[in-house]
Amino acid sequence: MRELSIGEVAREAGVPASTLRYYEKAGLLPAPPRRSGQRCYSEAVFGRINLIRLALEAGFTIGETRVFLSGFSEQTPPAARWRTLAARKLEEVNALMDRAQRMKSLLETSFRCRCLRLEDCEKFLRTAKRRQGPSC
Amino acid sequence: MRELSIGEVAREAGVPASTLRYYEKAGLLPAPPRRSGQRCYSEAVFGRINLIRLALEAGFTIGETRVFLSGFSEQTPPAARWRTLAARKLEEVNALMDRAQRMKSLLETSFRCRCLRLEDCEKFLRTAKRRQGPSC
DNA sequence: CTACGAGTTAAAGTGCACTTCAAGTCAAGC
DNA sequence: GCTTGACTTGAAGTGCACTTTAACTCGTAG
Repeated sequence: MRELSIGEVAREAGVPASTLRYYEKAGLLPAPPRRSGQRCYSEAVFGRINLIRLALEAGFTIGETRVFLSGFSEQTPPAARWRTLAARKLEEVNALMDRAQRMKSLLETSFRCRCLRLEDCEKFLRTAKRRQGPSC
Repeated sequence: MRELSIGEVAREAGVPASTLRYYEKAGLLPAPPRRSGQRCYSEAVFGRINLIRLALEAGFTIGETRVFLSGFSEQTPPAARWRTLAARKLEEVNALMDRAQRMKSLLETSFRCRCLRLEDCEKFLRTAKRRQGPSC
């Protein structure tokens, strides 16, 4: 299996080397073996990095992502913690999608609608908040 | 129309007074008239606050939200800027929803699936990234 | 008159996710 | 042997969205 320096991993993964070191200190990336002091990664690191990016981009914090990852890698003890977190996060993700959907409606409506007075669009907003379509 | 102190607005809107002052300095809330130095809001402020919260919760920055609001309140000059921003933001919101959807699948799958080795879930992930359902 | 609560300001502090910096180590090429 | 480039570390800096603090001003109640 190919051995990679931090610079190579950074280039191929599109993540700055400083970020990889940061993830390692934060406990998201396992510390790889060192060759004369320098990190020596295997290709398996890319899967881990994708997992981390996916979680972070979906709104997980660093700490949550750590638990998230440990939920996969350690079978026995933190599984309960992971499940709790996952359930909570699932709700948050749902809320996030709701908000994003409202924002999307708002943006799309704002292209279509003629109302230039804020007052009118507040009415729209109140409607949007009650989870209806546009009526602007 | 009712006149409200910052404390009353804060209580009713569920937003700290410090945040209202912050929004004012940031140009999101218009500076209300003062009565012996103190801010004297009309009820119209609640619509504005809802608009701001909606935008921020959907992932707009303060600066973007400022443009967003000006897109509604000023008819003529910043409309183009607003449209540009809205189009870009619409893409971002779509990306956000995609990511949230992937995360949601990931979370839901993690409840169902038996794979405790990270390797397997990386495979799932690669699948998820290519916008398919779970196969874990 | 004094005390009180609610407001005012500018400035400093907070938490997160990084990024940048300074000073040093190491292997390879000339 | 010396330089170069990529790496190492801990510590400090950055940007965002607030929050907290300190010192102050008001109007009202006792």
